[in-house]
Amino acid sequence: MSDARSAIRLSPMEVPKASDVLANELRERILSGEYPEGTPLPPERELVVQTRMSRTTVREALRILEVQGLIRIKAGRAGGAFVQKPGEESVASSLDLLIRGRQLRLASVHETREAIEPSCARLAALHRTSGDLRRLEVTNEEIAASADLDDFLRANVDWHIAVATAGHNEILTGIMMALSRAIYTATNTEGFINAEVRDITVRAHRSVTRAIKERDADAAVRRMMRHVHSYAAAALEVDDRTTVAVPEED
Amino acid sequence: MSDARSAIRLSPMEVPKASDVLANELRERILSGEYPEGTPLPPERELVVQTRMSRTTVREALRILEVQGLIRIKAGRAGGAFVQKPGEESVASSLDLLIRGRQLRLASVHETREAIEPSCARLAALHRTSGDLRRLEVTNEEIAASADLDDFLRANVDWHIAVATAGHNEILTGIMMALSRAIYTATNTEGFINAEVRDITVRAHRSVTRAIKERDADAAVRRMMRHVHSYAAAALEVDDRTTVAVPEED
DNA sequence: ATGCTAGATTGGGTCTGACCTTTAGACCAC
DNA sequence: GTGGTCTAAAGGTCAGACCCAATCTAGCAT
Repeated sequence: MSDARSAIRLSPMEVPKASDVLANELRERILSGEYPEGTPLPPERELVVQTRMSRTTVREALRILEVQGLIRIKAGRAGGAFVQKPGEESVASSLDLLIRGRQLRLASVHETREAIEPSCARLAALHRTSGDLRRLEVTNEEIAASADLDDFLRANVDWHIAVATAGHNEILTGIMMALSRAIYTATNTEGFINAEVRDITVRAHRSVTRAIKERDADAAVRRMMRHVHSYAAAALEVDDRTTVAVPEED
Repeated sequence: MSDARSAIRLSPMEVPKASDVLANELRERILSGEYPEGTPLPPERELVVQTRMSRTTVREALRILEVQGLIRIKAGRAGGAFVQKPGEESVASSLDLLIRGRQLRLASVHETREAIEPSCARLAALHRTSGDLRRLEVTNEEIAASADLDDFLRANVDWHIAVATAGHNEILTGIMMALSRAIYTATNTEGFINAEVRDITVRAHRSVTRAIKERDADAAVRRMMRHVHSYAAAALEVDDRTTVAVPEED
């Protein structure tokens, strides 16, 4: 009420939980690179005496780090918590949760993919090794040889991930893995894959692969863009036929 | 031993942990949309009697879901676990862990950004609302008015995130948030921001904003691409001066 | 020597039951 | 109204026990 009272202002304060404190401490140490990959953390009971926290608390902290992909926990003698650098999968799985949890429009996924894959192709053309190239060719053969829908989709995903991998950019690779997984599950039920689609796909992949082989970045971008775009258009069309159209707000 | 015995064959089996079982069950239910956002889960002690697991186990399961961003846990009376759809932040933080944990080259971050931002600009031009537009203009004014380096960087990040938001694609927005955060911390120490850089930035943002305003997707892409590319080049040049060059393998 | 099996050991996983802390709400006193 | 005080609900922490899994090792059989 009085002026003197309202002069003092405080922002809401956080009182961290004990397990969070421990988790944060360990996380910072791990991220700082202080412990190389594979370093074993002390056993839980040892952490208990060091931190003077209860085992429950210690275990919660470890669980947090495990879910974040910073440690891997093995049971049994010579088991324990081992430092682990987070990999692409953790990004992939969190994107997966976002997509599934928000029930995002398939269109968002395709939009993102159209944004990313051409760049992956570009980087692949620039940085690919001969091993990368062979992997591209092998996976594309698998697509051509695929028997049923599921084989086709899986091999298709593999090829696209191979492109991302060949670009040697972990971030883009992680994102692509997540998107592929989402598209895989989304496209699986729809029956829009027939022999013709498969042939078109294989041909498109071949032409992209050729550009990557010849280190022709611009062509790789162009061809990949066209391929992804037409795939997205086809998938969305099928989707429109199956689901009710939702009007966009503006 | 006998032939009859060897006829029965089993493959290696996985024995999941109890807490994972519970976590998976709850996760599937949440993701299926069965519980709308904000729905309270039963209290821990109630889950104990329902599942016949111990409270420890129940709590571990809840902790997992909390870290994955699927529930939010409040203490105190009327507290408990509330269903929450995972947001952009969870993607952002996992990307953050990837970047920091792997000590990724700044170049990867910039590559990714160059892949994504032009597309964000394109989508923004297509889908922006008038509110989005105002936010773009406001944040850009803040950049122009920024006093010190930190102000500048924060406002800069805000503008770029505003572009992503205007595209109305949650996936791209999440990724951009993570990248921005990484670039923010990376560029912070370097002293490469001066009045000239700031002016160039503001002008570039203005021209992108104009394209978005006029719903000119192609121009938005082009201008954003140029802007991001030159920013990346400048940042990398500064980075080269400060850090030792690491030879690329091929 | 070789090879295998039966402990012994180490370490995570689960359970129990208790107590502490935080928060919302109600009621009361000034 | 403002501020205490109490109570109930719920999560947070603790201590201790026991269970289960993985590994190592010593000893036995061939």
